[in-house]
Amino acid sequence: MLTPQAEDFPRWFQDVIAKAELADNGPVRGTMVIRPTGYALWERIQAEVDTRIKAAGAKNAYFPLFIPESYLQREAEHVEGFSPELAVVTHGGGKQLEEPVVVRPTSETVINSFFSKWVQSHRDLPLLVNQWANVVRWELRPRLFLRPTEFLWQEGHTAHATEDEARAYARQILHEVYQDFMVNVLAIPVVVGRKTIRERFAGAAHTYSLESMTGDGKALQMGTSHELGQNFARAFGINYLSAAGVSEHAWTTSWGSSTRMVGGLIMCHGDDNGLRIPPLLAPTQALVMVVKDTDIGEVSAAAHKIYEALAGAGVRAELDDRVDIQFGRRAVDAELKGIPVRIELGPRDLAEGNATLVRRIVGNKTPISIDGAVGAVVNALEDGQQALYDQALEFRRSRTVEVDSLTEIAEAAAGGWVRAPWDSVRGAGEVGLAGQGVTVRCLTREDGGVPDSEDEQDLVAFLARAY
RNA sequence: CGGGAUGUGGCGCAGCUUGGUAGCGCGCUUCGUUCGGGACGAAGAGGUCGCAGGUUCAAAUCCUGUCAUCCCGACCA
Repeated sequence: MLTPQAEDFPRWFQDVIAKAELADNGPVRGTMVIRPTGYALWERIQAEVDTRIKAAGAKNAYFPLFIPESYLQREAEHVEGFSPELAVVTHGGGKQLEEPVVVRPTSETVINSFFSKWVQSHRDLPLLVNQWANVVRWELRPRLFLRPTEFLWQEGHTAHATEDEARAYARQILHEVYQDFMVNVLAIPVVVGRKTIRERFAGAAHTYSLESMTGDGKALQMGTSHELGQNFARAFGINYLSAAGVSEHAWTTSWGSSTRMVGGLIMCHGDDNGLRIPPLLAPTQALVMVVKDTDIGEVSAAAHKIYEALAGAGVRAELDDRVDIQFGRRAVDAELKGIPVRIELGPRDLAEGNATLVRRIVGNKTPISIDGAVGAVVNALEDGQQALYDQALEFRRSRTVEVDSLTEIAEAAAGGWVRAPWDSVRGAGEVGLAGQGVTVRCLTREDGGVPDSEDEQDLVAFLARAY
């Protein structure tokens, strides 16, 4: 039942989540409750992403949850894109509001309206802001973690003096924040590319995205970065006086990544025994387990020493000395939660000066010396990180096919991804395929580079069914 | 909104066709035996069967209405 086959994948996905106590459906359709185990994952994601955002120079800030409805309407494409999925508040304090407010589906409109006050001079630019917040999109069909009604994310918003600067920054975030985090920490291979005009963000001039493959061969957008051109600057009046004394519209960007990444992680790395968390992300990297103990507690004492040595070496370690709980139960629990490495210690091991190293990711058990425990754990963590990435990459390769002609694409995309010449699908082909549930996920150059426009020659289109 | 299904102890379900006053597994409590991969035995706690009407001596079961949830599709990070 837990096998991730295409036809029963959503069931498998939810079973794993339920068993690992990550989340439940909430009291409102499509919302979610994230239990502590799952939230710890999100906190680690936040920490890693936040570090990279700050390295890119953006600073954190916070803006209001409620947005006056009229703000949304200032950017024509933006309203059109979002109005079907807005949650609108019409009453407050027992009275009907003069103007309804919407619960933010994204914050371009509020943040850019503040930007218009904060930006006066070219010396105020670039303005680089990020916010960690919840947003609400009243989707017709919610999916746990992948498309819930309410989700947590970071959204970055920036204003620049020139288009070149805005483009460079949107791409810097794309590669140095998102791609770097997803590949090197989440161990998820992503295709980084450009959205087609049909698929781009409502109100954007250029949208870039990172796409991962899920265990059933579908595509999942893991993050996006947009160049908003001068669309929002014009709509919200973000103007500055240039060095030459001329009033100019700023060029803005926005970019986001969300709790969807938790879902992407589960669907990329999960196996029949539950989750497999990449070591660099794992809230608990190594669990030291006391299998059983003697009357004088020598096993617990030895386990505690190992735990301290691990912690001292910078490993995120935890000690489980609850010998009153069945060993099997604790072991299975650790597996479901995807803890990358366990060190099991009992009287038998201790008598031989040994411990048992259990690798969750590659799935084996080996005896190690207690003295060498730290080194063995560190190696196992490194190996596990690499193994997860390699497995995911190999899986994606095995489920991606090259197709030249439009007519074969829909069938080829049934079980995975399709790489096809953009020229063969653009126009009517893209529309027709979308009608069959297959969309162009993104466009890349032949060498994998991110195109500046969809009119470049010889672009490659990645097509798939998507969540 | 279209198609399909389901609402019964905390969780997962059976019972409904053929009405007779609710049962199983997991979990929970207590005791004992276990304990190196989700143990076993015994004894317990826990449900006005989604809601509202109706039929009947009698409704989880039949009828009508209603609400909710889930799955597939349209919309989407």
